Amino acid sequence: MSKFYINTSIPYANGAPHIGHAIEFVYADVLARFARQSGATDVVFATGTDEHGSKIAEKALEQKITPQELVDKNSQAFKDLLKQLNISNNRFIRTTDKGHEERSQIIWKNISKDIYKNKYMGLYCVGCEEFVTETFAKEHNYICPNHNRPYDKIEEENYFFSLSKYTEQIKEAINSGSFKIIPDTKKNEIVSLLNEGLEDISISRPVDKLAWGIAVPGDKTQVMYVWFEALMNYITVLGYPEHEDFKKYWPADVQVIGKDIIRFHAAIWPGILLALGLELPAILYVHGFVNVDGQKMSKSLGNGVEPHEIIDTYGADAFRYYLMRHIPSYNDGDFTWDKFEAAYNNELANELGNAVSRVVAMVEKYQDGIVGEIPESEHDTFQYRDAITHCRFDRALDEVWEQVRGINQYIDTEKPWAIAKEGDAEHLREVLAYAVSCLLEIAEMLEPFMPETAIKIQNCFKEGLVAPLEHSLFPKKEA
RNA sequence: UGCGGGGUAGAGCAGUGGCAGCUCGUGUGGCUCAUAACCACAAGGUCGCAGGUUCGAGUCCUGCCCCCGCGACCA
Repeated sequence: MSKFYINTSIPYANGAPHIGHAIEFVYADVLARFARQSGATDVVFATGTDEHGSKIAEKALEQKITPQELVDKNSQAFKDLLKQLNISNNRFIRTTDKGHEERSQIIWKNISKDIYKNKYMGLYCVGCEEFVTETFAKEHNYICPNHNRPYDKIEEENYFFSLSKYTEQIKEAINSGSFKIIPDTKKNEIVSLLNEGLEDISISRPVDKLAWGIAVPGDKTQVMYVWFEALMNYITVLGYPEHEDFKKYWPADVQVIGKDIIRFHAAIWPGILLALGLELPAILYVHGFVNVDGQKMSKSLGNGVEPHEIIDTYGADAFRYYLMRHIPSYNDGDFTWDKFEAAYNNELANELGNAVSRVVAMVEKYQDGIVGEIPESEHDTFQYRDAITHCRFDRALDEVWEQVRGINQYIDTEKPWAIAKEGDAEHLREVLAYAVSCLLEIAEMLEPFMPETAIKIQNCFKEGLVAPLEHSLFPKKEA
């Protein structure tokens, strides 16, 4: 029937995955699962790792291994995380894949009309081995604050991409909504950047300064700037230019990225696509950062929380739930163990888990486990669906929880235990069957967010019979 | 300094002109099917500050204060 193509950004493989990577995977997974549930039959959900560049070269040197060994190790760690989180991606691209390297060289050639060679003049500190901006240097009187020595003026020859000429087209695509940036606050940031006009960008490095990259076609002295080539993964993974998947799936329906890389995805990447004569993605969803204990995650602060620590204790679904409901979908959020445990105990164990278990218990106790005919649920799910369409995952779950609470209220109002005492079996059956239908509807809405939980709930009430849970859905943990 | 975002109950947030709301936490009451869970009610806010527009302002305008991003050839 219909196709759906979604990407996450591809994490830079210079270290281990953290919560920030986890949330991005889950965002995309919710959208992919929701698309499948809504009737998309052909879904490509791609993620991967970005593996070239100076940071990786340096890190490898530090650890006395080759860059390839380093990225092999780190890329695997991201694959492991995807599995732990139950992410339903069906592609995983590495920028060191041969296919990607060859295809990005084809892309380079195909946009060569917009590529020119130019001298780059920069202020360089030998101590830092780094270029600094004019403004930064000026602030420090042209003396490196780290090494207390004057910056050298260094001239380097690079290739440049004529990004500036695409400013208007990109602006037009954003303003017309054909390239939609969610949320609006992020869209506004980009529009104001575009209003100032984009500058051409350097897209290569001399190979004698940095060898760990993809060769520029026809010039052995240069490799592609890592970002330039990494962005191309979104079409090389589909087999640009000749593969039928590319023709079928491009443009992307959604690209999911973090707020730190918005410029690359809302300015440079559209520029590349326009130069190639390709359509822009339909939606760019920009999520915020996950802080830990109110502070930016940082190794030096030692406040990092490893995703697997959470998953090992509480399961993937609980973690997915926390990320999707308690990290604001349009903003930065905070992970703390206190908040996570509160959400787990109150919302998952007490409200949802207990709702399932009290319904199961009553059907067993009063009706020998027989539910009978289950009515169609008639709740209006428009708000829920609308929220997901707009990437308001937090609100979508609020909607689901309205119904979870609704069940608990319904049970308290109807008092099935009292009906049982009165002996009105048919009325009792209707009340419990209705509660079951609500739970099944909740399970369906939960599927994109908590796939395992959804299945567990559905398995309880298959075929009009109750299949008792071996364990509680969310066993309560002592704090 | 330039651009952008934000400052609403103890905490986290919603609310773009019409009696200040939600969740958690707190207190009181109810229920007993259930994971000591669930349900109801209540307390708690001079909506950053100062002016202005308006019959009426978290909501619009002006000025100011504070916090956070971006303005990097670090991905």
